[in-house]
Amino acid sequence: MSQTASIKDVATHAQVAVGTVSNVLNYPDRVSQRTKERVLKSIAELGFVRNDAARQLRAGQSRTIGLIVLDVGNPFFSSVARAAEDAATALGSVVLVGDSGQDASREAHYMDLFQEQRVQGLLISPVGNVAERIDTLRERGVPTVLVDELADTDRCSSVSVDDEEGGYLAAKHVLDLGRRRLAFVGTPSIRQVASRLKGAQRAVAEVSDASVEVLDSAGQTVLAGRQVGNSLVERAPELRPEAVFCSNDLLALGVMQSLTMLRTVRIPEDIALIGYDDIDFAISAVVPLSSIRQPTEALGRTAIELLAEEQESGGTKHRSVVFTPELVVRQSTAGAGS
Amino acid sequence: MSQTASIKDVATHAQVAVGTVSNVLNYPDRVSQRTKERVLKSIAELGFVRNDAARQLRAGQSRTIGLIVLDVGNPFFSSVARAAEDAATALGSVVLVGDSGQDASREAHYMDLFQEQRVQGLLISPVGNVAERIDTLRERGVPTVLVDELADTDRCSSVSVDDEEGGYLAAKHVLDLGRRRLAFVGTPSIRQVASRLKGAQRAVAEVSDASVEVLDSAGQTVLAGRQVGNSLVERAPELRPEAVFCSNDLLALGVMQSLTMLRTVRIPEDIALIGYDDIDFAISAVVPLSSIRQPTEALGRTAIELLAEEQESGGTKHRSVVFTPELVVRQSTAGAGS
DNA sequence: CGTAACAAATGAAACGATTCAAAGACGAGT
DNA sequence: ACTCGTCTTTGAATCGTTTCATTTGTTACG
Repeated sequence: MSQTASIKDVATHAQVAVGTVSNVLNYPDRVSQRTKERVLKSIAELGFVRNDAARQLRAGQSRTIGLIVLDVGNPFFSSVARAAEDAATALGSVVLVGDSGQDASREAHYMDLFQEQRVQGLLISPVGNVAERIDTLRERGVPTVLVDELADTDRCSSVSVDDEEGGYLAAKHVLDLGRRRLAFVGTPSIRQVASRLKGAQRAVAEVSDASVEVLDSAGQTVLAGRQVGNSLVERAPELRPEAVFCSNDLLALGVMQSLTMLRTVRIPEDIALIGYDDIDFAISAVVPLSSIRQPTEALGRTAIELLAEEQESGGTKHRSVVFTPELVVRQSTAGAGS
Repeated sequence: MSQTASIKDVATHAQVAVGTVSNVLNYPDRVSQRTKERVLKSIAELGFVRNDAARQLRAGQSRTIGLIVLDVGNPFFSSVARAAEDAATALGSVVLVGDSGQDASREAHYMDLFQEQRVQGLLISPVGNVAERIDTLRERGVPTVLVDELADTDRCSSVSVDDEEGGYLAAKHVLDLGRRRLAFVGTPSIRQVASRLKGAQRAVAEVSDASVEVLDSAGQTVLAGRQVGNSLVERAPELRPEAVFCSNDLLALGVMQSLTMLRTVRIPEDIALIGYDDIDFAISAVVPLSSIRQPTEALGRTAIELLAEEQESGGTKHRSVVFTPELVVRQSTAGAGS
């Protein structure tokens, strides 16, 4: 069983020094044509493959970037992750994805792991209180970029979306349709959700006779949305809200399923429905779902860019980029009623 | 800016030899209580974190397992990946996930990368012809397990699901409901899809007056399903199939949306609909979708187990595990018509 | 012919952990 | 006092690469 050949084996086989083989791999211009060909031939014959561990050890740093997300199953995060991977690949780096599942201990586990791997930097959607941990990392030369969370700018960089503005846009839109009694569905204990609610309340406050009721859902899933939807259907028609704003699309789709299945409530005629995130599935729902689009692609790409800036500045300069969300109107909030 | 401390710094600080520090970390029993405490104190004070590259270099192998999937966005694969990660974590390993996106060159890229990382083993849902590549890896002591693909047992191990049986189950189910004119939706150029079709055709052949029409879809997505659905709606009612079997749930949901949106076709009364994979969304679709459940959790877990077996046997013994899929009946194929 | 200038190739040192043969410490038994 | 065995600790060697100060080779020019 032939084990993997080392650079030394290649050197012997090609009758050159190890440094020369290394140069062929890293600085081809420094090596003469003839020698290069001979070395490359030996590499092919022996099936030599670089040992990345040795390279990292010498370099003192890996070509790896750690990314910790709240839930890879959530299309929002998988989309951000994909964009970050692409941007990193262009820079010759690799992204390792860790899923904290909103659990602080899992989050800590991945931070330990990434630190042992000597990652170039860390992208993280924090769940626990990671401020101290990030300070430590920065002192050790590992820059961090917060993702989907606004950072204290003298601590680290961040990319996020203006959640309050998003909430405002959604509520304003249904208010503009003439709806007055709104309901907000979500779990405000999550920071992003709380901000969206705050924005919605601001929009409501601008209209004299409008109101918004908060329906705390048990999670952020389709199933949780269905439960809320069922509770709405059970209400007397006059007690139902005229518009429902859900803190994410999964919830909204759940609500939609409850409402449409029972056929007693029409969307958007009786209840206008709007979600958040604009996941791929929103456009192809039974009643195409209006939503607030977040620029996931830009989030992932910018996160990598900010990380590169941090590296260049030696972790001294920090910058926070806040994107503006965008209203996407579809059938679930179509004209009727204005 | 304090850089990361090495094991040597810890040794100096605790006034012991480097070997002793290493023993504290790896063989705590060999070290006396007093020394251990002193070393641990120094580790804490200096904030020492193991350098994994150095460890790997010495060990000659990483604690990493590579996993290459066709599409992480697909719930089937993300579920398998999650299960594999959990199983690997229990064994003290880490799973690196690469997304080939059904592209042979991306697949090759990840194989190169994982080889440089000296992964313990490789789990792969192959897209290109990787047989030779796998042979090379095996020779070099990197065992491979095929995922969702049956392997040649004297080459490597594999975990898969009996796709033909799944196709048979689905078709048999709708035939048992009394439906005779079936349609199969999918892209038979994909191996798994072709097998499912073959199974369906077998079931149809067992019933004298039954037939199955193949509708080649442009992809395996919700959108592709909608297109097929629209084409069905455009047909004269008497030319429509009585049952539609889609090669995955995304397609089925797309078809469902087309059919229900136009309200001219009722599910399941006019057309019974069944998908494949039983993704989380199937149960909460407008009309809850019947499907063929694949044991994703078991696939991921078993893949890791087989990899462990390969490692123990030094890559000599291979084993293929084939799971049996399971019919899940929901409203989209409910009783009517039998 | 001597030498300056440049290009190419060399090979030892370093990265940070683990391993392991050897040395040291200590008590028990004779 | 001496030997033996057990438990602890030591520190040099090792993994495979990159780096860089040197050496070697080649060409050009006075």
